[in-house]
Amino acid sequence: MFTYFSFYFCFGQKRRSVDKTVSADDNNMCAIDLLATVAGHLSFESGSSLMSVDKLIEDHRVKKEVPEEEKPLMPVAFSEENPYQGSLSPCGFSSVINGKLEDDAEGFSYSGATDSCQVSNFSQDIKPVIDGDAVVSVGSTSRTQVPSIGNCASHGLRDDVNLFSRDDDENFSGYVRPRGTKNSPRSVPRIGDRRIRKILASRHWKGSSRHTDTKPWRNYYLQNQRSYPIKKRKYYDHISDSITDDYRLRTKMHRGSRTVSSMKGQGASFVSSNSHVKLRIKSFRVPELFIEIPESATVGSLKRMVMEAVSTLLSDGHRVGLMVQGKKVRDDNKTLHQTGISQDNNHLDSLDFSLEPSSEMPQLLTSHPLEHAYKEMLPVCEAATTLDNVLESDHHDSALFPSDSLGNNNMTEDSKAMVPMALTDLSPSGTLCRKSKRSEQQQQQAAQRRIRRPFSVSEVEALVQAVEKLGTGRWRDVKLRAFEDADHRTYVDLKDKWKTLVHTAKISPQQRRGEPVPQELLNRVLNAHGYWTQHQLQLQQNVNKQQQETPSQTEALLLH
DNA sequence: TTTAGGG
DNA sequence: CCCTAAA
Repeated sequence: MFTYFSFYFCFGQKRRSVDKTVSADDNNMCAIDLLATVAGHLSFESGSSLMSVDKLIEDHRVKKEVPEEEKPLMPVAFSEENPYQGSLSPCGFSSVINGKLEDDAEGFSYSGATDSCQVSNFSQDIKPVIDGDAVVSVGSTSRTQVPSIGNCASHGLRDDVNLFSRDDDENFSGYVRPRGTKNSPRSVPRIGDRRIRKILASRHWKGSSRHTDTKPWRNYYLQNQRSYPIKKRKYYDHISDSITDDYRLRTKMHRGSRTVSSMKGQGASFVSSNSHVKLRIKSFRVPELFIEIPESATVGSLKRMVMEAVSTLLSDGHRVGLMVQGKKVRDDNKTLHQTGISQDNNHLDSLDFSLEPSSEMPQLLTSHPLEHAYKEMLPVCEAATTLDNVLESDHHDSALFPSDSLGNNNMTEDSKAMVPMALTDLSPSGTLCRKSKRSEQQQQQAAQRRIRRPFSVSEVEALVQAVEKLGTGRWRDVKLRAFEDADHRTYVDLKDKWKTLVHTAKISPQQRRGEPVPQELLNRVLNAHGYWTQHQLQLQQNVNKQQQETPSQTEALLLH
C-alpha cells in the first residue's frame, strides 16, 4: 500500500494547494509539515527565504535601451487607383534587414545562404549517429552553428550551447511539410480524425522532460512532467538511448551553469543587476511535487525522501520562470524595461518567480533526437533538406523564399512522422516500432501540428507590400504575389499574420514579442489596414445602396 | 477552395 | 497556428 502526496509549496510563504492524489489515509498532513520543515531547511541554506518580489527599488536610471522612438506616421495620400504605387520597390522585396541578420547569426539564428558547401558540411555532421555518448557539438561550419549529434566532444560542453532548452524558439525552424503542388497551398491531405489531431497538438512537447535515470527508482516526481508513473519512463529508454543521452548532456550543462544555486544566493537579499533594478524576492514558487511511499515506511525515510526530492528538484536541470502581471515571460532576450520591470512601474507585486523544468525540449527536437532515436541513417539529401529548412527562415536576403529544391523523399516523411509518436504516444500499446504501417505514420503526420515558423522581417516586408497593393480581402492573391515560393506560408497564414501585425502595431513596443518589426513597417501596416477597411466599408455601402435600389426597381417592374 | 473570424 | 462556417 502506498500513500501519495501531492502538494504545492512555496518557500517562505503560503502553500498554494494541498491535494491528495490517491491517499490511503489522512496522515499525510504530517508530510506537509515535514515538507515545510524541509523548505525551511532550504531557506536556511540559502540564507533567506526566497522570493515573490514585493518591492522594486530603483537606483539611478540609466536607460541603456531606449525603446525605439516612434516615428511620426507618414501621412499617406491615397489615390483611388493605386494607393501604394509609390512604395513598391521593383523587385517586390526590399532588403531592409541586410546586415542585421548577420548580427543575429551568433547563437541560433542561421544566416547565410544554403550553399552546397554548408549543406554537405551539415550532412557530415549529422551522419555519424553513434551509439555512444551523444554530445552536442557545434557544426563545423563557421558561419552557421548547426547542432548535431555525434561522438565527438571536441567542441566541449559550453553553457551557451544549450541547444535544447532555449527559451526563445523564434529562430528555430524545423522542417517543411512536403506539399504536392505549389499552387495548392494546402495540398497535404487532411486526414479526418480531428480528435487525434487535437490531442496531439495539445500534448505538444509536454512530457518531454525527464530526469536522469541514475537512480533505480524514484518515488517522487513533478507535476509538470505529466506524471508518467515512473515505470513508463522505460519507454523512453526503449525509444532511444540517445534521448537519455541528450538529457544527460542537458543536465550537465545546467549544473555547469549553476542556475539554481546562484539564484539561491541572490535570493538572500537584493538581486541587483547592471540595469540598476533591485528586487527583493520573498517567495518562490516550486513545481508540484508528488511523493509515493509505503505506509510502513518510517517518518525518517519520508523526510529523507522529501529532502531528496527537493534537492533533486533544485539540481536537476530546472530553470527559473518569470511572470509579470500573470503573464509568463518567455523571451529571455527582452530587457527588463521591455518586459515592464522598471521604475515607472507600480505593479511589481505581480512579479513572480518560479522553478520549472527546463526540459521543454523545444523545436530542435523535431529534427534531431528522433532521427537519432531510431538510429536511422539518414541519407545525405535528407540531412540537407533539414538544414535547408532550418536555415530557411532567416536567410531570406539572398533567396527570399527558397523552396524545397532538394525534394521530399520518403525518408523525410518517415522522420517527421516519428516525431509525434515518440513524444506523445507513451502508452504501452503505442506503436513505437518504426516498422509501423505507412498509413499510420501518415495519420500521425497529418495530426502533427505544424512547426512554428516566425515571420522574418523580410517576410513581413513582403506581406505588407502585397497587402498595400492588393488589400486585405484577397489573401490568395497575396500568397501568389509575394509568397508563391514559400510553401510553408498558406494564404491563411498570411491572413493570420496580417491580423497579428495589425495588433502588434497597435500595442506598445514594450508589449511586443519576438523579433522586433521595424516601426516603419508597422506604420505601413496601420495605414494599409485603415485604408483597406475603409475601402471595404465603402464597397459594402455601395452594395447596400444597390440592394435598396434593386427592390424598388423590381417593384416597379412588377407594378407594370 | 477561399474568405473571414473565432480559438 | 488551428478549426470551421459560409460562400
